[in-house]
Amino acid sequence: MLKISKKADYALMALQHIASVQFGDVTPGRVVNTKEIAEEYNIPLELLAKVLQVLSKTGLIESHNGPKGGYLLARNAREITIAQIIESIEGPLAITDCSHEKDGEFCMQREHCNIRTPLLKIQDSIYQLLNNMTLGDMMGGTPLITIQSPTTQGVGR
Amino acid sequence: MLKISKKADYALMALQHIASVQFGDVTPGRVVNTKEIAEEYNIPLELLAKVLQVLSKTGLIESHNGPKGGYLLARNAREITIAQIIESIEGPLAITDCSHEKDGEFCMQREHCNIRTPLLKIQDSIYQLLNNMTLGDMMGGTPLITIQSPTTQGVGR
DNA sequence: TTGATCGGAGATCATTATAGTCTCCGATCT
DNA sequence: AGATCGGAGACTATAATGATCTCCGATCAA
Repeated sequence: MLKISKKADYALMALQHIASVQFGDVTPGRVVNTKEIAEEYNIPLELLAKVLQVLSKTGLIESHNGPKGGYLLARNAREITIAQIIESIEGPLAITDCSHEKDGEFCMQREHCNIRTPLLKIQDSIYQLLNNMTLGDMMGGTPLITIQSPTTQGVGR
Repeated sequence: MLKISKKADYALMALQHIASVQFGDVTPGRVVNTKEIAEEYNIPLELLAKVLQVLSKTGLIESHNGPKGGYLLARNAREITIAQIIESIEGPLAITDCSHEKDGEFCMQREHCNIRTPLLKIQDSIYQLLNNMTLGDMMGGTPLITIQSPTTQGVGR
């Protein structure tokens, strides 16, 4: 149902956290390690580790080894788009299988397929949507995140 | 990876086919049976049958029993949106698990979740996208999707 | 009125994708 | 030297999906 994977969710949480630590926090510039994030958001440590490793390989964050090691954003939060984050984890955005067909693969419906073109256009629109929103947008600037005031109804709205 | 299920794909193909038969075809007004669609697009007959049954229950198409039976669009192709079709098959659009949380379910990250709000906005944008395109748009060679103006700030519109 | 043709519905199986775990390694700081 | 970090691979479990099978009731036409 057009769902984003948990891994991608975790990636978004982690990057948001790293970004918020790196700027406007108590100790700006500090590196963030996996354990800290995992505990803060109740994410399985080893799974989160995998996710961060991928983000590092993709070049969204920088890793630092050894004690006091951890991760840093590789570039400004406004230059990291949601599309980049999701695609780092899940691979190229593809709402349908035939989106990025390689030679050899073949869709049984391809011959008389009547929906390929419109679907590709939808996909492109979704991509633009995700690529126009940045990690920066997700954070402080706009009132995207409603800080939990004590009076706020429910747990996390 | 934000993928649409095969069932939803089949639903789109089938509806497009039914619509194209119902209008501007050789025999307008004719009902279309499952077998015809399955053969035309190489879709497993019984799976397609399931899909069409769901579409019928959802009210997107009308079914007619017996010999010479089959399906008809329940309303004009311009009044059937892609969102309606996909949601008929896959249930409510939810890019993340906590989108439509019922009481009892609970997300481990919910307490300190920092991405819920922006994700819900993205989801809403995608929904609007899918709900603004109709089956009618998918047919004619007409311009399918009005690309969102680049000036619209990522989230929200 | 009977039988072939259609959709309706349920259970079932296979396959794949996802989520999560375990173990070992190498780097680095103190 | 040793504790703390990330890097990497194999591995398991579970859920979602795709697909199949079987039986039923409705309906039309011969």
